[in-house]
Order: sequence, then structure tokens, then C-alpha cells
Amino acid sequence: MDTSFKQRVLTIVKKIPQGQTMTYGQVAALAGNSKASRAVGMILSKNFDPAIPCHRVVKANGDVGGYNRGRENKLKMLQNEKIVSLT
DNA sequence: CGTATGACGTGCA
DNA sequence: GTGCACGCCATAC
Repeated sequence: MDTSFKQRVLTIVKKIPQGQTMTYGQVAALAGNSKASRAVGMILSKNFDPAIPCHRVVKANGDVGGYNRGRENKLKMLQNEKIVSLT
């Protein structure tokens, strides 16, 4: 385990509540560097841990950004938990 | 240490 | 609203 920036980002993303989304810059800011938005994206891209809801991380302009399993899958998940807020 | 890469952010025309 | 360019940071070699 490396107590590095990536570890911090992963922990934050992991804490993102369902139905909620955060921007890379926001996660980066919480990680310690509000300018490390790119680094955040790279880290998530290299991380394939299913325990990390990286699909809840979007770009600052509201774009879905990307996903290690395909943008389509990300959009689907967001639509599944973000849109569908019904029990 | 220097270079290259990448799921970004912001500014300007 | 759209397109382009620059900056910023972390990781890998």
C-alpha cells in the first residue's frame, strides 16, 4: 500500500455517495491538489478496483469523462443510480 | 533527473 | 456553444 496521491484519490472516490458525482478537480482538491485533475484521471484509469465507484467522477463541465470499462458502461451506471432514485 | 503520457481545467476567439 | 491552446500534476521508464 502506498500512501501516495493515488491512494488518497482512491479513498475519496470510494467515499462518493451513490447518486452523487464529483469532478476530477474536486477529488484532486480533496486529495490535496486542486490542480491534479489530470493525475486523478490517470490514477483512476490505472485502477481497476470494483470497490471504487470511479464512474461517479465526472469532468468539471459535466461531461462523463471516461471509464476503464467503457464510457457506455459508465453512462449506464450513472443512469442506473443517479437517474433512478426510486427505491 | 528528464521525457512521455493521460479518464482534466481554464481562458480566449 | 464550439474549437483550440496552454498549464498543471502524478506515474512509469
